[in-house]
Amino acid sequence: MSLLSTLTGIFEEAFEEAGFDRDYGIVEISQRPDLSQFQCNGALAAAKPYKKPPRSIAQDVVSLVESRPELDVVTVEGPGFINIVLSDAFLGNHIDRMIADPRLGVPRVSSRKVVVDYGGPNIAKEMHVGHLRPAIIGESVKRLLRFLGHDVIGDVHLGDWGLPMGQLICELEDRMPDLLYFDSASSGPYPAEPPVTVEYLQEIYPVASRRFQEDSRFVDRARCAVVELQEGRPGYRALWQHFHRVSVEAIKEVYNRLDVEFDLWNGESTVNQRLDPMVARLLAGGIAEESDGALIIDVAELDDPKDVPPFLLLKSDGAALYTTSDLATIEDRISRGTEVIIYVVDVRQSLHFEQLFRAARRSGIALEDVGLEHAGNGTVNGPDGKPFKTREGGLLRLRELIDRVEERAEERLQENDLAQNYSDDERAEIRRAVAAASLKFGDLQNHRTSNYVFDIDRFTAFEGKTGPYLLYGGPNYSRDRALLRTVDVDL
RNA sequence: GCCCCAGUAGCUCAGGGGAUAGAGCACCGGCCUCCGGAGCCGGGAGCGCAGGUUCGAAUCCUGCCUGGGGCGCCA
Repeated sequence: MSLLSTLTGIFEEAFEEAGFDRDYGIVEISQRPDLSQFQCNGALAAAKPYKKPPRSIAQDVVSLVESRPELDVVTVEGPGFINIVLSDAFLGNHIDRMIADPRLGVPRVSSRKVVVDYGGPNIAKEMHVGHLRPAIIGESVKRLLRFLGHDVIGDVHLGDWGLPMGQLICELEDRMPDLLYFDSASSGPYPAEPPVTVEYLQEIYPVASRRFQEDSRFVDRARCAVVELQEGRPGYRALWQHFHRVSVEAIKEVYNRLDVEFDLWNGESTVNQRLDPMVARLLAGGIAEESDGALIIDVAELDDPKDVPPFLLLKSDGAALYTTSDLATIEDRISRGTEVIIYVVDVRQSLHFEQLFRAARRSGIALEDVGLEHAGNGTVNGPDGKPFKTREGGLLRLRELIDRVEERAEERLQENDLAQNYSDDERAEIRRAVAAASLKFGDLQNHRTSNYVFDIDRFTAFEGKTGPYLLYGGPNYSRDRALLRTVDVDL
């Protein structure tokens, strides 16, 4: 039980006993630490509905609580503020209990089964700055919910399906036509070793998507390849497995540098088998309808203050979209007992999630007792205030960003003459930890939904409100440990 | 055109009905002959504009200005 909830309980009772609604008993941390530790402003709010002077209400409440052992001084001040100072005995007791509790007094809530979806990297594509905030925020949300006692699964949810996969297959076929994977007569077995590195995939990916823009024959081939992949053509499946494996390895490497871990490495491909039956059912149930050749779900509500465009379920060429897979993913997660799904995804996609959630409700895929939430995040911006771009105009690669922060962390360590007498391995780990702390603290310091300017010098500073300072001096973590070491005390 | 988010100190940001609007950085002035100073104490300076609601507005409402973002076959 926290101090605030204990105190609020006391004042709720008092308000009720004095003849007022108990909701006026909310106690908060004092805004005037020179006057008190806590305060309750309920008397001011109650004055109007009860047509009584606020000071008199406050006085009534105070007279009911002032003899409580938890409280030392309770006074009415100003227009009707109730100022509260705790008794030393109560405060000391409370602190003793916190210290004795490995959870520091944080209560465990009733557990719900939660999926946090906070990854979103694409196969064969380099991760970029856009993946930073979801990773940091999502990981934090996951750990917090877990600490509170929920049953939480972190799902990276890869972009590992759809047209880009067809593009890649065809591009590779043109480059390496002799590979067994492209022999339509073959059904394996195929080599265990991947025919390409992730670097090679990342190189040909943009080439393939450019060709897709320009060459209609390539478009047809890519579409055809996707269909065959979905239908399970052995060579393509084997090739896709390789793409998947080498990509996941590279992606994990980046997340590891940030201490971000996923329980599930699912993706769009995970729900591949659910797509057709789901669409058929939605069509049969009259939920989905045709519009301009495409399949949509009307998600507008009568009392909508704004236009909510329909949820596009299938393109006019009949192909599935990210929307299809997102909806099927909700179905899949719920079928596994998920009670809450939290998406930590760029806030710019909020309309998509609004539509998605409505479609899920309307179709009965998610009933009201399932929580669906888009915890949208803002963007990481460059010095110009716009989403971080490289000189070439592309988004800055995430590994490059982390590299830069680690380099800066190394400089900081040298500037401050720190960690000099460690082995190379330990030093590298210190550098990594300092860099990760810089990035995470710099990010989490900002509101989740607002954009922020990435300032490497500020984030890596060893003084001020920064990650490195938190590691060292904030709650004096490593410094305290060093001190205790010198006096030979075990932690 | 419609919708969403933001505009607070020189800078980056908190605070989202209550008392004197906070932090970090930067700037100025102090503090150590035991601890890791990556520190501590103090100082100046601010709520985009105009109305409204309220005993009380940075906070709620309306309008406007400025910036960013979004608006069915991309994710």
